[in-house]
Amino acid sequence: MTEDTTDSGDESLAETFWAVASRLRRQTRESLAPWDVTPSQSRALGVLGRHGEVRPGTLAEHLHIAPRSATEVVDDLQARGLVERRPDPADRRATLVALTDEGTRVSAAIRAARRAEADRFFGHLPDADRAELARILRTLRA
Amino acid sequence: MTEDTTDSGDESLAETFWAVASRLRRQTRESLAPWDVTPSQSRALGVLGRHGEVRPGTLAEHLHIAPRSATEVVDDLQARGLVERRPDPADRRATLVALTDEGTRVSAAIRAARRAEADRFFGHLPDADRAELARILRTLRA
DNA sequence: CGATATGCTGAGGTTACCTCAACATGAGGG
DNA sequence: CCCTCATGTTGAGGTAACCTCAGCATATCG
Repeated sequence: MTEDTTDSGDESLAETFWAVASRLRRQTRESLAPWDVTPSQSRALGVLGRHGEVRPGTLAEHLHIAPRSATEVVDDLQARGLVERRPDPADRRATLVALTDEGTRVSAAIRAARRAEADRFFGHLPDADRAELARILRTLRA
Repeated sequence: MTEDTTDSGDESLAETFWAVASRLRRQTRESLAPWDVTPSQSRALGVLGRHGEVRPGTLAEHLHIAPRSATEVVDDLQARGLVERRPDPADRRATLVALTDEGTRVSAAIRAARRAEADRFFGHLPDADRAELARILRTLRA
């Protein structure tokens, strides 16, 4: 009881949205548990899986975070043996971050888990609803 | 370029969802700026505005956070003079948290700003789409 | 009345970010 | 060739918003 019944009208759309977001976030976190990586690490693994070796600065751009913060994520992944740093042959100031063999495996596994998780989450919806949702969200993303 | 174009299919729904979420979060933060309160403080002010004086523990329930964390939010709001603590006459272990006069003003102002902001965000959608979105999100909230 | 439960908060930790400044290297102009 | 300025990364230190665990005061109940 004392359900957060919100008030009314316009506010509730935003609230419903955030309720869904928090459910999705929780589920994502759970689906990541088997690999013991944080969400932010998994995002970085995703970028590395898609782009191959990149410089920390580039990684930061893809993740929409400051370069310094990318350094941090890379530190963590390196400590877990999932990525390695090597000098960039093209620019001696720079470093390249690349997946290790294990990093590649984990990255692929997470990618698959993520997809399964999205199916579980959105898959309950009828096809038409899923399409509608996608369409409406795309207009809001602008 | 090198737009985060994601991959494809199922994943993109979740990604689109998060893109929308981040836009909404940013806009919310901006709309809060005039009062110099953090998002979590504004959520607490919202609960206090709706419920009148409550104990920290109750506040924590409404915010879905640990009781200890509610203490912290209350500390911050108190430091800004927006709430005050008084002893709960019904239980001498407990404290009641209540809006000050200024807290009441700020809470109301934020509530109004929030509504305006939701209008700005979701208001672009045709009525039918807004209804569809609400309906679909409600089924996902389960 | 004593055991146990409840309410709050101090101490200290975590995650995921941030800025600012230092340091090395690259690149262009004179 | 050297000097200046830009660029890439990282150390140092900070913030918000959470968390758990332990301690203390008070309540409740057998």
